[in-house]
Amino acid sequence: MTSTRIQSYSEQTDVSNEERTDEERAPEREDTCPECGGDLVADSEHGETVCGACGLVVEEDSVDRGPEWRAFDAAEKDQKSRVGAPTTKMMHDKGLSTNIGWQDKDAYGNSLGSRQREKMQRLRKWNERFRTRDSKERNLKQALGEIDRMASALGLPEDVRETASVIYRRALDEDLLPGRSIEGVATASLYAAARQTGTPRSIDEVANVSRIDEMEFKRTYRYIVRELNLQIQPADPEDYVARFASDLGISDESERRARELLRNAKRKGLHSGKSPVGLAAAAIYAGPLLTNEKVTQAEVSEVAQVSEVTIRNRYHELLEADDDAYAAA
DNA sequence: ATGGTTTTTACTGCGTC
DNA sequence: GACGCGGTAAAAACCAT
Repeated sequence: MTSTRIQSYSEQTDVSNEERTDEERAPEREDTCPECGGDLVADSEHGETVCGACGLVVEEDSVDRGPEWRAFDAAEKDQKSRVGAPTTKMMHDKGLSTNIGWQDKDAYGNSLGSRQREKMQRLRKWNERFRTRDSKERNLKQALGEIDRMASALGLPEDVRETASVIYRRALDEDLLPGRSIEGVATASLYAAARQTGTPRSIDEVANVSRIDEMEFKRTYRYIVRELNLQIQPADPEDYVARFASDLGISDESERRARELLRNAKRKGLHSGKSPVGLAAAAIYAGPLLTNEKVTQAEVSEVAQVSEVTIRNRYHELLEADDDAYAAA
């Protein structure tokens, strides 16, 4: 039940996620230059350590600890990066980041002068800005990795992942994450994206590849749909047909019949209120029945993750609707 | 919280191979 | 006797109110 939570931060940067394409190899280490006493800056690009003031190259740390790949924009970086944020509990940085105390006291407990106070105020502000920026970035990276993993486990195409990441970014931008797990929102985003792009996966399927449990997943899904005003129409049963059919190795003819049944049912409004997956499962069972192909309810139930009872109920309705259609014609 | 609807679970009887 | 199938009742899950 307990999974990763995102800490809420009061002060947020107004930098939007999209425009973070700048080079993020900030100076990694600081020391003082033996010549001029200026600050040393690690230039990992060239594997050198140089003095920021006089430019003296100090051949000290020539091992490039950075990644071996290059990225030219944020998206590419997300894609190439093989590392994510470390698994975190409660706080993205495990509380390791710098915190500047709010009391305007020095290390000995003496009050600071007004100049110093002002300075600390500024430092606090910027420290906080960088930290939240960082946290969002890591957050996003981890989420995208998660989305990618689940998407490939579900065999979802690229455009779904992109849609999912867009949804996730929106959730992040609108501060919907505090109090929710990254995995949860990532899972929900993916599920929503899959439905929006007409390649739906059932809740069970998605839940199976997600690290969070089903309850939380559904809760989170409802939440982000509501908060982001996502327009998601009920899944079309027909969208499931192709996948179920191929999973069961059903003939094209049977699959075609299944689709017909569904279209008929839809025209009659038979599908409203019923679960699309159940309908699809029923059709995938009834289709082969009409072409004398053998498929058992148990098999369909297995691949569609729908109970046999539901399949029975639905497919009766489907056939009835079909008869009526023939009678009317 | 509640009530109505849908789905699932569990069990039973029937026919067939 | 195992299997596929149909039906039923009760429980659980879902959804709008």
